[in-house]
Amino acid sequence: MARKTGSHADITGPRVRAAALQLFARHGYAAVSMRQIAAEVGVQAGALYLYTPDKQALLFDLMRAHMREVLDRWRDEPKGLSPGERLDAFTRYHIRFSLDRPEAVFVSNMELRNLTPEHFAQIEAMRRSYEDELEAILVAGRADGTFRLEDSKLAALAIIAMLTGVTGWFRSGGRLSRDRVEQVYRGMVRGAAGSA
Amino acid sequence: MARKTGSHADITGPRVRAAALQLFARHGYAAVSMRQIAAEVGVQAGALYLYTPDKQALLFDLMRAHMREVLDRWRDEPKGLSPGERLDAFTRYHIRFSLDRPEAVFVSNMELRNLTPEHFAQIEAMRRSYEDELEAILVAGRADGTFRLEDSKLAALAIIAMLTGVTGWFRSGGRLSRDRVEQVYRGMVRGAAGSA
DNA sequence: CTTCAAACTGAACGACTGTGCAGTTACACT
DNA sequence: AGTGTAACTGCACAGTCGTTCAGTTTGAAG
Repeated sequence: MARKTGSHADITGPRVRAAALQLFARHGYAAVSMRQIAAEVGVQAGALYLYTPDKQALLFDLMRAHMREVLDRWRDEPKGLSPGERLDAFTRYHIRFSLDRPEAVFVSNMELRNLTPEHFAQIEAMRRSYEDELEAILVAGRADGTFRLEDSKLAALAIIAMLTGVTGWFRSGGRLSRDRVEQVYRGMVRGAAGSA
Repeated sequence: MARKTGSHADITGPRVRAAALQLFARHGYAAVSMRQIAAEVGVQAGALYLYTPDKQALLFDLMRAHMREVLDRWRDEPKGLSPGERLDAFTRYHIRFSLDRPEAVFVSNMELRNLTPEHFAQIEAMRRSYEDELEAILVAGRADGTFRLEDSKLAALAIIAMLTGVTGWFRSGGRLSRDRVEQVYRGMVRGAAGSA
């Protein structure tokens, strides 16, 4: 049961990553066995090692891919010119991105402690550089008087924590639409930044 | 090696809970074995079962005790009369409480998915009642014009997420003192609530 | 000194863990 | 039809898991 049409389309590799992501998100990295992942893909456990050197690499690849996408897509985002507009764009971007990939966000936030020290350092660096993106907006806005805040590093961390929390309770089809959630958070983030 | 002075002071039970809390916080519930906990206490694995029926109950007891303390101590807290003062009190309380018990906060936030459905429902109910405490403040403040916010339920969740994030980065002896952190967050929380 | 129960050990249980590997299957290409 | 090779199975290994329990140690009470 190998090889699909058109040369050798790698279809199982992505399926392994998708299954691992879903299971890690639902039960946690440590609580998921390679055999469970394999069963989800419809394959025996040994076959997973054609696509990953080990379980740890599976987690790391998932998290690295997610963080890369977070950073890359933010760079591609059209940005407003004023700090206020840029903050709004950040809010909207973070919420949309998080709601589009709830499992990846969840895993990336929860499984940091299950990375080896080397892997942790790499993910942590990407995470920090994302925080720096927001902090730069806050610093610019404080400089030109748009924001009134006491500590821009703290504010960046607080705002990201607030935004990431959305994935914890949002249910599509629930009381609030995505647009409404974005709108409400835009107001709260502006408020937290001391924007007029 | 049993029995200390003064009748039969139960000293090992608390030590088991303390060790479990620390290890669960550091490595995660699923990644910690009963043998590791036992080693930390200085006892063989089997002896743990004198103090807990099983591993799951150990986690649940830890989380229930934490949530009970969160709720009880908040009820004992002297509260201001105005919604603004009450919001400030909540901010200060949540940060102080979290920084005093970082491991318990961490475990209570991270290990929800490792609870059995019955245990999860109980913890979730306590968590919701804590959120309701904050929401009541926000509703009152919106009614009397102190706060300007679009959705008080969302605001409660957002503010709690923001405050709980503190435990993720705060290091005592770091750049900021506790008092300073409380002060900065007071301003951001007020801002997020749309307070003048 | 004897009695008794609580505290604890040490070994065992069946099940499960991540990982390796010899052998099998199935398809693309000649 | 034959060949090569990527994909995959099925079993094995050496550990570890949570949990149980018969037996030992302990220290206080009588």
